[in-house]
Order: sequence, then C-alpha cells, then structure tokens
Amino acid sequence: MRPRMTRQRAAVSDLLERTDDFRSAQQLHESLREAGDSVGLATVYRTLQALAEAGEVDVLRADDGEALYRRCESVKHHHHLVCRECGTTVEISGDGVEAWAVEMAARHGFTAIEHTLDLFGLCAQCSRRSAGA
Amino acid sequence: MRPRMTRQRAAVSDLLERTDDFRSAQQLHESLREAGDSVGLATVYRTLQALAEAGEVDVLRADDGEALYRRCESVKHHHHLVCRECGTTVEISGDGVEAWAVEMAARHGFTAIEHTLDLFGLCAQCSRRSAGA
DNA sequence: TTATCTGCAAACATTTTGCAGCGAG
DNA sequence: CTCGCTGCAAAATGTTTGCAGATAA
Repeated sequence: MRPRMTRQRAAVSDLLERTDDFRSAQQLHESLREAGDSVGLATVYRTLQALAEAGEVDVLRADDGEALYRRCESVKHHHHLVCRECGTTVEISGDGVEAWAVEMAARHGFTAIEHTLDLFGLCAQCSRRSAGA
Repeated sequence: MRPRMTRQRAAVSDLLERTDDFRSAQQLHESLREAGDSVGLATVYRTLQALAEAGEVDVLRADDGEALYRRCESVKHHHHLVCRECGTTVEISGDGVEAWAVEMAARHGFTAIEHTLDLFGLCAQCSRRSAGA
C-alpha cells in the first residue's frame, strides 16, 4: 500500500532531493534538525528503509559498515563513482562490466548473479586541493 | 613491528587457514570456543583487524554491514564470487574491470581510484538444489 | 473514525576501549 | 624483565523496536 504522506516523510524526501551525495541517516537527521524541520531519528531510519525498499534511494555501505543513502537519478541499474573527500557522486553505467560479471559467474557454475561495484577516488577539485597548489 | 606470536593469534590464524568461506568475527569466536581453543571476543576482533591491515585476510561487508573475514589465497588484487546460500567463495581476477574503472574515473576527472567489486549468486550445487531436482 | 505514522526511550548487535594481569621474547 | 597482548566488562556506535499518542485519509 502507498505510504501515508506526512510532514516528516516529505521533509526527508525533500532533503534527499536537494542533496547530491551519499549521506548517513544520522547526517540527514542532523540536517533536518538544523533546518528546523526536525524529525525523530527513528522516523528517519524508517523512512529511509521504506524509500530504499521502494527503490527510490540507493544504499551504499561505508568502509565502517554505516549505511549511506542517496536519491538516484537513474532508475535503471547503475554504479557510483564517489569522491572519498567531499562525497560528490557521479552515476555511471556498468555496461561492459555486467557482461563480464555474468560470464565470470557462468564459468564457475554460478547463477542468479548480483554484484556490488563502486568506485572511490578523489574528484578533480579535491585532488587539485590535496596536490597542495 | 612484527606482532607477538601468542596462542590466541595462532588459533585465529589456524582457523582461518582451515576455513574456506567468509565468516564474521563472532562466528570465528564461536568456532574457537567450540573447539576448546577459546579466545576472548575482543582479541578475535583485534587479531582480525591486525591481519586485515597486514593484508593477510580479506574483509567483506555483509548486506547488514557486518564485517566478514576470509584468508585470501592470492596476495595480489582480486575479487570474490560468493555463493549467497552456502558461502562458498571463488577468487577471481578483475582484469578487464580494473582498466574500465580507471578509464571511467579519468573521464570524470577522478584520481586515486579504489573500487569494490564482488559477485553474489548461487553456486552450481545450491542452484541445483533450489531448482528442486 | 481508524489504521498508520511518529517520537521517545529502551533494546539490540557489532565493534571498540580502559585497565589490571599474563606471558612471549 | 618488559612491553605488548589478553580478557573482561564497560562504552561507543549504528540501527531496530515497543508503545502511547498524534494524524492523514
């Protein structure tokens, strides 16, 4: 059933809409609080979970296992190129890799393949900055 | 400095040596306890952390963010093809993908690229079983 | 009206840390 | 003998859940 449209859900959705990088539930909660649009932390978690299930946001696991969320522009399958420094994210298509993955799996007798594939690096701006101009 | 060789560290290393799939710290701790080779949970965590830093074990994040460990046979960079059902793991080389990743990153001005790439599916045995022969 | 959602606080699970004592080198 | 390692228990995270009251439809 379609979720009820509450002030809280709208606030979270709106925030995600305006955010371009992956953010943790806690960061989003904090942003809302600062904006005066306060929403309970539990509600933020519940909302994100719902949005993720509905495929409206992408979930990524940080190195430490924390869940990071981001509204995906592309509905179809894609991957991410994330700046380790500032979080800027670019959506990229996996094209060649998908085929490679299936082929690789088949070679070992595996079926029903899914894959994780994300790139982390320094974006142009951040690498310029850390080069120490 | 080289870590001190204690009974505990040996026990964890040995267990990993004998284990072929990814296991959580808690699972490993439990196995040791059952084997009578009991080691404190904190020590298991500390040891795994050390081994991971030394590149002697691979770390993978489960869907729920839990850390899974496995001794890697190959020292050089590789990826994993993991059976979702039984945990059986095959190490595969990324070959083409590495190049693709760098190229993709460069196209967007990113540098210092790292990537996660793991495949999850059903191994031959498990897919046969679930096909319900 | 009423089933769902919210907020809070407590519960959970995983991982980290402080500290006194043990033990490898 | 010493300094790192261990175990325990406490604490820090990140996330989930129970429940009473609020609220969208």
